[in-house]
Amino acid sequence: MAPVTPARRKRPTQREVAERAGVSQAAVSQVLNGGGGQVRIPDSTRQRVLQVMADLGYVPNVAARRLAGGHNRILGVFTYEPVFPSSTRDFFTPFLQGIEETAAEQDYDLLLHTRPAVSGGARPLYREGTSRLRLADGTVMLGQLDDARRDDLRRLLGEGHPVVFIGRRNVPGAELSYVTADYAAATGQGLARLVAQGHRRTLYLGAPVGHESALDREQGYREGLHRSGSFGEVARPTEVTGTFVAQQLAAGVTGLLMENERLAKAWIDAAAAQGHHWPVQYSFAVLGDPIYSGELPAEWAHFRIPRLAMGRASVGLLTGGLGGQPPTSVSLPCEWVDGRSIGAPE
Amino acid sequence: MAPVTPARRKRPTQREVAERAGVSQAAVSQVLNGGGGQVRIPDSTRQRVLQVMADLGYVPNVAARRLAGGHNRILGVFTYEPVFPSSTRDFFTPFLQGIEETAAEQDYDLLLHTRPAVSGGARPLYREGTSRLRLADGTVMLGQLDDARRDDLRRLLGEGHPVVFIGRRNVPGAELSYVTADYAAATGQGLARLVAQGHRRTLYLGAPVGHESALDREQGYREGLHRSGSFGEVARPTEVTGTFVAQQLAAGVTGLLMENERLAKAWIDAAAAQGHHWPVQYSFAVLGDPIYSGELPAEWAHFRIPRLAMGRASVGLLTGGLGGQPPTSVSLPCEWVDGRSIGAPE
DNA sequence: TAATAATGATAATACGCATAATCAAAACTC
DNA sequence: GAGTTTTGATTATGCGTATTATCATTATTA
Repeated sequence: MAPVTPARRKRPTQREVAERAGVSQAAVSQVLNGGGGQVRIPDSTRQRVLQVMADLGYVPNVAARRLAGGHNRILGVFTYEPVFPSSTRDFFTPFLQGIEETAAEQDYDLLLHTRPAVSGGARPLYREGTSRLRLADGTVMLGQLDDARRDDLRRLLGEGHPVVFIGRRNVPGAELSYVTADYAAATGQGLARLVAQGHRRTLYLGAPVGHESALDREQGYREGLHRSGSFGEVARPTEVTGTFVAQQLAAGVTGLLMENERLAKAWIDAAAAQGHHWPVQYSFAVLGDPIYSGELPAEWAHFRIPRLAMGRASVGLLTGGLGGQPPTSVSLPCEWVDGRSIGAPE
Repeated sequence: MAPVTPARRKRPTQREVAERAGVSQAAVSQVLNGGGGQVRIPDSTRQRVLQVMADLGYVPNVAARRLAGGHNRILGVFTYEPVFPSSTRDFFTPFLQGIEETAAEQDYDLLLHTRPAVSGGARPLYREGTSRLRLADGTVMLGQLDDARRDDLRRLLGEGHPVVFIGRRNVPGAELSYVTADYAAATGQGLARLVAQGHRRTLYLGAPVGHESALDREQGYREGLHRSGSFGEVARPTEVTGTFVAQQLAAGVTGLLMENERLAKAWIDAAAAQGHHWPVQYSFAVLGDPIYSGELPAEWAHFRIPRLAMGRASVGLLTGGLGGQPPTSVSLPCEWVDGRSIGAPE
């Protein structure tokens, strides 16, 4: 059977353009890349070469150009979970959106490192684990970092691969660039609002395992307590039980800062079962955007993590640091959203 | 200030691996690329080389590999719009999800080709078009195809770059692989439902500009008319005006098939303004998933495009055809969703 | 008019890898 | 033990481009 495509035409090269234009290949390259070096091309020659390029339909070979240029203009994106969310409004999407926008502006493509759902055992070593990341000029990472991953990352950094993490991450033995949000300041703001409304005793309600960003919030809370001279405590119960809530209410807690909306829901339900409702008997705010659910009820006070901006900043940090600068980090402000869930105590 | 990272080391090359392992660069290449040629590497040597690669964290240079004619286990994803959706426009997400899943299973990474938000007029020639796609082993494409893009694509195909389009696309002068859904059959099903309810006169309401998938629907409609022997017409008005709706209703139209939900909304509003409401005075169905809005009202009859499966199939087609087989195409069935919007005519 | 500077190029090379061609040594055949 | 095959590699080359070093010619200066 005859091939359908008409005898695959090889694409024209600079050499062919050069021949047709009666110049050298180097001259053609110069026409393309402007007068960076000490090579000068007069306008007449330039025009002639451009004309031949148009006639031949010349398009540079990206691979060759990248090979000669030393880097790929590819940024890796490594998430510990699939990138494209099944639920429409996913927590990670805004980060990725910011990454994509900025990469596009700076003319980088994104290499999405996919993770097989089930690890298939016997892969050649050179394709496994961290090493594949080095295909890219640098890598943006998102997600939780357990101990094994921390080791991988340390090695990668040790090899000199540029990495920027979204969210503050602590990797002992290595210096890591990251983009974070100022959770401490935002949490302090939340506390300040409670105090301004007259709440005398507050509670910071957190998840049992505190990752870096949770610790930032907690620290902001403690600093805020100190600044305002008000009284409050941090609790990280394994479960938000009725007993726990009863105890806190009995102790006089009227204002709450909750690490995420799941904790908030648990508290609200347990409190309601005991006849306590917001915003009358207590006030509260959520310390961030919804993680587990699609959206927060409109009346809940909370702060917004600048996810889009964080994504953008991560790429900026990465491309800026590609020259070999030492790791830097950036902290962006959160936006506070007031809501009916904060009022004056009874 | 002393650099924090240990003096960024350049990425190791095959030559360096070769030196450390006491073999030639060619031998290293052979270890990577299996025993294709007449070069034989015994297992002892192979293991030694692999070990050195692991020690050094060697990773092949994508560009060099492409230039020399090798493969990268990278699939390109080219969309004509940003990939990561703002919350409303998530029509594409299921496709991408399927692509990601399948790529991960088959151990490919994805190269997301980013597009600058605003094309800056005077871009150098070599940045334009589709030239950068060639770093990947093959490319999945999504989105509308205007004439200029069609030319780009034709050239790319002529050069032998494997491409699979999501959605049927017609590129004169080239054979293109694509994954489509059986819009014709699904539309025929919709018509059959209307006819079964007793509708004697139906209308196919389409957008003015019909792309391939719209034409498929239209054809399915016409075939269905012929099969059922019922009467109906195709209309592609510039705008769904009150006059237009009044005319159709006066002509006795009681069943409608609408190309998308925007048309449906326009019709419903205009009809309501004239005192006509569904499902009493007319019935309708939407021919596909919501494109412009997030979700379709639950009672609207419509069919579902198997977007996840289409994404999956596109990668299958691509990796299957990477050996150089001729282009193939796949058509997947849609799923019909009944709803209250189809009833018996008055 | 000889010396110097500016102009307009070209030749040579490197980038990292795949692959064809080649070759030395070891193992086998008769 | 001379020829033949097999094994285990190496050397050489090309992919298409960017860039540096180099050079011939023309214009300018002293």
